[in-house]
Amino acid sequence: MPEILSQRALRLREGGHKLTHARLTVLDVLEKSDGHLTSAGLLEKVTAADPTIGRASVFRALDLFTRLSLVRPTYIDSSVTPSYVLLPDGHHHHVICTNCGRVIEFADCDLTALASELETRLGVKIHGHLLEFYGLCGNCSAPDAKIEES
Amino acid sequence: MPEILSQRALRLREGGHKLTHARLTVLDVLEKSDGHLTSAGLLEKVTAADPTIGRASVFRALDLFTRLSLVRPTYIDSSVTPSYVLLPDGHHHHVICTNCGRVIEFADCDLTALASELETRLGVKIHGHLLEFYGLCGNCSAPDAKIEES
DNA sequence: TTAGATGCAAATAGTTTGCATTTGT
DNA sequence: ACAAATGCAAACTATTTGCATCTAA
Repeated sequence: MPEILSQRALRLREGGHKLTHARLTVLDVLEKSDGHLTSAGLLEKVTAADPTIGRASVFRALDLFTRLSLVRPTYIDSSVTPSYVLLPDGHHHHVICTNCGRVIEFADCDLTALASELETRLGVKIHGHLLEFYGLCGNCSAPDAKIEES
Repeated sequence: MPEILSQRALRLREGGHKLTHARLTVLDVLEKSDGHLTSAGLLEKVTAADPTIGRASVFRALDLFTRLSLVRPTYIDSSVTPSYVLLPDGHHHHVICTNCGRVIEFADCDLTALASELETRLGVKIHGHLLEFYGLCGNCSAPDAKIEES
């Protein structure tokens, strides 16, 4: 239950959705996280923040947020359960080490040229993107690399 | 059960894994698909190809392929179940319509400059990437847009 | 020959739904 | 006031696991 409404909360309201306690709490937890929460982790944190919030409401919020593109389910490591990542300003990028699963974030990219070319060529309207690189992190590409985790 | 072993099948063998009938069938189905199969769709096609192959083996193959980076679970549309996409030559891109879920593929991208900059800056070794754009497809951004599917 | 892989079916997550009740606007 | 959202618990799916058997190398 954040005191100040975030941009995303306002987007919720603009979409004609109620700013309920449950939704604001879920959003708050997501915003306070590093942006990589599985549903299990999210449930745990939401319950910690307010044990009266039900599981179903968390999933319903996640579903709503996904439909509103506030959030996007993604795969980090080879797990079966999705991690929900915030789509803040349409930018979210990481390098994923295919050996140890470490996730390294980076903010900059320059896809605007490509995006506008695609808009013209494919007749679409683009409002966001996700870019992931796969490779080996510093540890794992080192000569004496062992199996590690972040 | 493909007659000729694909590059990926060879990668399996190189990893010290047996080229079993179940694995080759799963791989074959994936390679013959457009590269966007949910586990349910995959199960269906594998069963059609050979009803004696068990569900568990399909999941086990998917898990193995993911660990070997032959395949990567991703979210297409807001579904809870992942779609498995092949990671063929390190290139796989699509524009996903956030309204109707349509997936439009495109092959070209120029991320080599960014990739090598990241290699230097982050000390990683990059060997592949996934780029997804989100937006509205031609249908859905049309003035008279209805809810549609591909 | 034999470690690794399989198919089956049962067990276990993980997510969704129905419904009476509560809440935001 | 009242439509929309909630919490609960039961219903569903989807995935995983144990184990005896089979098979690729």
